[in-house]
Amino acid sequence: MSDEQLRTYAAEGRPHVVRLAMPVREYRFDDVVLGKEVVLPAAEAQDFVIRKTDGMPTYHFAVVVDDHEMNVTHVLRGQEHTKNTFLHVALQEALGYPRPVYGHLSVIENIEGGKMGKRDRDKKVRQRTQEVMKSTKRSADDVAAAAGLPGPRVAEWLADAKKQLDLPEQAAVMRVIGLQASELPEVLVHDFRKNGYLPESLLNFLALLGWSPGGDREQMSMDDMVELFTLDGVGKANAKFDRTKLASFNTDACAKADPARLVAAFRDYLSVNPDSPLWAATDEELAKLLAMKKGFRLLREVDAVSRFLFTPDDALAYDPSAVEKNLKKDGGAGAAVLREARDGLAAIGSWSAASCEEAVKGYCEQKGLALGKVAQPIRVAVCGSTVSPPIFDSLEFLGRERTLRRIDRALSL
RNA sequence: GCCCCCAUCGUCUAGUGGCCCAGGACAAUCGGUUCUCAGCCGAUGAACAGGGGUUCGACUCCCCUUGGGGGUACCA
Repeated sequence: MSDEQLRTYAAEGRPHVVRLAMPVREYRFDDVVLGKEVVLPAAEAQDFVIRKTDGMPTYHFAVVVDDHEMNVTHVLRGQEHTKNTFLHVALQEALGYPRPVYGHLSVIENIEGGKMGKRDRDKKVRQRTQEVMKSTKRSADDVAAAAGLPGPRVAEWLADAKKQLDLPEQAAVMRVIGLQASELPEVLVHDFRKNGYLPESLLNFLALLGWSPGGDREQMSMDDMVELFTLDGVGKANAKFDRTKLASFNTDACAKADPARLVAAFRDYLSVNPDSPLWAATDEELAKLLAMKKGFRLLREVDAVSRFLFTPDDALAYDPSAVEKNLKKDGGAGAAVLREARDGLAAIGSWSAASCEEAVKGYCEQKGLALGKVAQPIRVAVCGSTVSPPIFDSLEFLGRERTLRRIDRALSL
């Protein structure tokens, strides 16, 4: 383009970009992760945009300037950036900047070996929808109608794995098929937080994807990792994100954490789960719940299994199948046991887990019953389900009055 | 299509020529413990992608094949 042409275009105010005139030659840099030099042949060196038509700098221009301004010495980033690094190197040379150390990390994939992302959540919703449709013999139109969505939209989504629902649509479908948000695969850090993972377990687990301190070492604190980290411990192969192993890390971390740390973590969990009735709990109560349910994997489990303690007695929901199996079956055998056990509990002098246990075990012995035969009816009466923290701890927490009120209510079902 | 990278149990990995008929962790299977769910304890099975070299000796070095991933933007 001639100078004259340039002046004319500028005078006309033509929209334009700014490119770096990249010197045509071979570029190379050392990659500390690959442990070798990466080369861009001269034939592939091309001018590239550094300022967009709208006047904004491109990412390439911005990172190079920003990293330099921030005195960044090491750039460790995903391998999708490997080619970009040549552009950044050229820019640094043009600007007279020193070159930082570069390393390109492998990618973390989902457990199926695909790209980990929000699509994974959509996929789970689709899978579950198809299962539910099959088992309840419902059509795509039925689901769409129940969710208040256009039939063709849902049908299209079900048929084409490339299509995704937007968030409100997803929520509507999940409501219809009874899928909880907590059942979706976590992707964002927020998802993990909301499901009750400790940040330290997530960090520890993540650090081990693509890096190893060597030997058999796995459990590490942040300080340990800072001390142990070396560039040559970084691997070159992609890693798959295995949530089961993460959950195991979390179980261990929670088991080892001191009570104050756990209470703080639980508070943080509750701060992103405002619908939980445990909001009303004091720190002392939270500490008790955590201790009762020790061995838990996620804080969400402690929440879920403790909610009955924070529900008004007359609002407690009873699981029909639990009631049937533990109270009504065999002509109300469970209910009969419950009635007698209730009298034993009512007669306790000083209410505590220990005294409740003594009373119930005494009754078992007297009747020649296994503890389970008595504990389960009590559990169902007091918790509404067959799953709860240890029953005597639960009774202590609930107190005599509420315990007896719930038993009476269950007996009247 | 073209360019680049990678390759040990199902998964994360240890292993840098003999210490390895390959170690740990999660998961799995089986058994034990317990008032439920968890958890915990014990045991078991499970891999060097395939083929060529190099070497006295290859999981470790080289080549090919296969498989996987990434890139090919006025997105970051």
